[in-house]
Amino acid sequence: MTDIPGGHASVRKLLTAMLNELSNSERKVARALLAQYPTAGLTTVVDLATAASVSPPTVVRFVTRLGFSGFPAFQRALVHELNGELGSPLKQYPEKGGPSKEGVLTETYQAFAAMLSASYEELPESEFHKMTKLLCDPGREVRVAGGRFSGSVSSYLVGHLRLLRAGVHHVDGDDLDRRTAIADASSSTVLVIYDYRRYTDRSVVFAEGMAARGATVCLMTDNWLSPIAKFAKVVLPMRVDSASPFDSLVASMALTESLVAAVAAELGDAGVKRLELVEESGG
Amino acid sequence: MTDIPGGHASVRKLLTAMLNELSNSERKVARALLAQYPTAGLTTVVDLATAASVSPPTVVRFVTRLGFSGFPAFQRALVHELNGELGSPLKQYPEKGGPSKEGVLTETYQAFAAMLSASYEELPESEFHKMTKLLCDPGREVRVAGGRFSGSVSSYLVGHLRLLRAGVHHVDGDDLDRRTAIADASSSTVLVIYDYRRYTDRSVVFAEGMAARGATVCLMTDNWLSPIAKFAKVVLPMRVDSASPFDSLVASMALTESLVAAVAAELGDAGVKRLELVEESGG
DNA sequence: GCTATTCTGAAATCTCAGTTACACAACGAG
DNA sequence: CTCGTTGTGTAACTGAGATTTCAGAATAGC
Repeated sequence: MTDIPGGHASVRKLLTAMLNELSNSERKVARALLAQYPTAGLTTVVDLATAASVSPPTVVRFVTRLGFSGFPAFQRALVHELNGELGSPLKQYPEKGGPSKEGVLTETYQAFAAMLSASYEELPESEFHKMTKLLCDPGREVRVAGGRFSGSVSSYLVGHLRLLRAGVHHVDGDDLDRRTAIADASSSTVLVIYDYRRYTDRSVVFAEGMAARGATVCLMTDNWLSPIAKFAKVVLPMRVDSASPFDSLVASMALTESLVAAVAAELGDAGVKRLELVEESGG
Repeated sequence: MTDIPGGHASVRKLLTAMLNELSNSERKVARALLAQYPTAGLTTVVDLATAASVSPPTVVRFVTRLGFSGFPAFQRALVHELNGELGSPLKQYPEKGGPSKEGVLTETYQAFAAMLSASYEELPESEFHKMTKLLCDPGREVRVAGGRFSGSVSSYLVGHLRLLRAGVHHVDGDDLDRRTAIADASSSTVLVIYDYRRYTDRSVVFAEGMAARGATVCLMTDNWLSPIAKFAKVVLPMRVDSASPFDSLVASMALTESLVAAVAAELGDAGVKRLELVEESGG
């Protein structure tokens, strides 16, 4: 089989590699192909052209530019590749352990992978479960707060939790907001607070205030532990080391999603029911 | 598509079910097909006939006996089926022998690791660089927008970018906000829009409006590509498959941080200087 | 702002894959 | 042994789909 030009093992790789050497319309074809890979390329030229919103000749030019003698040859390459991949279904991921080229992308990816691995490794599972239980308790009010950057993650948590249960609110950075939150808190309140270095006094003061009112404080923080850990009931540390000048909240984001998944699983039907209710009333 | 007869979801099942109702030569075809499923059926009638050591008409008679209107219809069914199986790559993992009562934590962690690896593997590096260049251009105004959930990530991007360069603003979901953003847009505007399934019309309309004003549209989306891809200059797809009922934005978050890292590296001293300036004036 | 180059799609063309028709071969029944 | 039925391949046909051509559109360069 000399169908595959340049000895490339993967058409997908070939696609991404040549993406910037293609014309605009040809790039559209590449994207359409990558969006539904590889099935989009297994039908006809017309179908692929339609999916990419271009004309059939563009598709033909596209495959020839990739180095194939024509569309049929291109299809044979796809099928050939499919043969290899389907043979070992799990091969797709562990392959070479990720991207291969140098650059920011690779660097950051590797940092993320290592960070995630280490974070989950070190995470005390018992704490995670405690937190899940707290978030699932319908008798408790949940308040969530974050800092300048971690606020994005905390609001993300709220966005999901609200769909699964009642009584979830975000406490913004606003001073008045925070003071009213403290005033409204009681022993049935759960505070989830995201605090990563550099730790801000404001967050500490706020958490302290909530704890003083009897609230159960759950802390999402980094390895070095925010001072809030002193009076937190649950502490979930994640790594934030990064290749860039900024700390990374990818692990925090991941843990947040893990929490949501755990809550969803724990609530089961009840959660699903509420979710459907919210969705359909929204239109 | 009414290509699949009898409501069978799987052609493979159909094959094994009808094996003994076929003639000798037809059974050969079925065997050849099962031996290399489904790729043997994705080429041509002649190829399949050759592989099965029968004549082309026998292959045609074979597929019609299965209930298909012809060979093309049969192929469409195969492709359709392939779409479903390959569509959710993470579905393959839960079958990892034994009950997956392993725990939510490890389950989600594995999903994240796989998702990240695949996402970065598939990411076109050239697109990433194009986007970096755009974000580093001091002559351009940057606008960032997101959806209900992705809004958290988009605001996260803004939080970082603002520290590195001027002219970066978030466009909220508010209608008036978006309309003014469109009015203010020009050919020197860069729009970074986060749009993950399920894609909202509002985001498409907004992006379209910005594009019409000459803005350069950069799209952060999932594998299935938001319709915005049609008129986007740069498209960065990331996987969103998750173990929970919700899609995951961990990969999106990671890519966002990669972008920030790339921009920081590209800007170099200029970025650092601005960063220090912002920090110290803040107190 | 103009020219040169590249890009792109509509229409015409041509090739070949899928299909059909028919004749021969195999097998079983009487 | 002969007839009828079923299965199978050869060869001719048909139409769908891949390809080529060419003119208009977009883009880059000066």
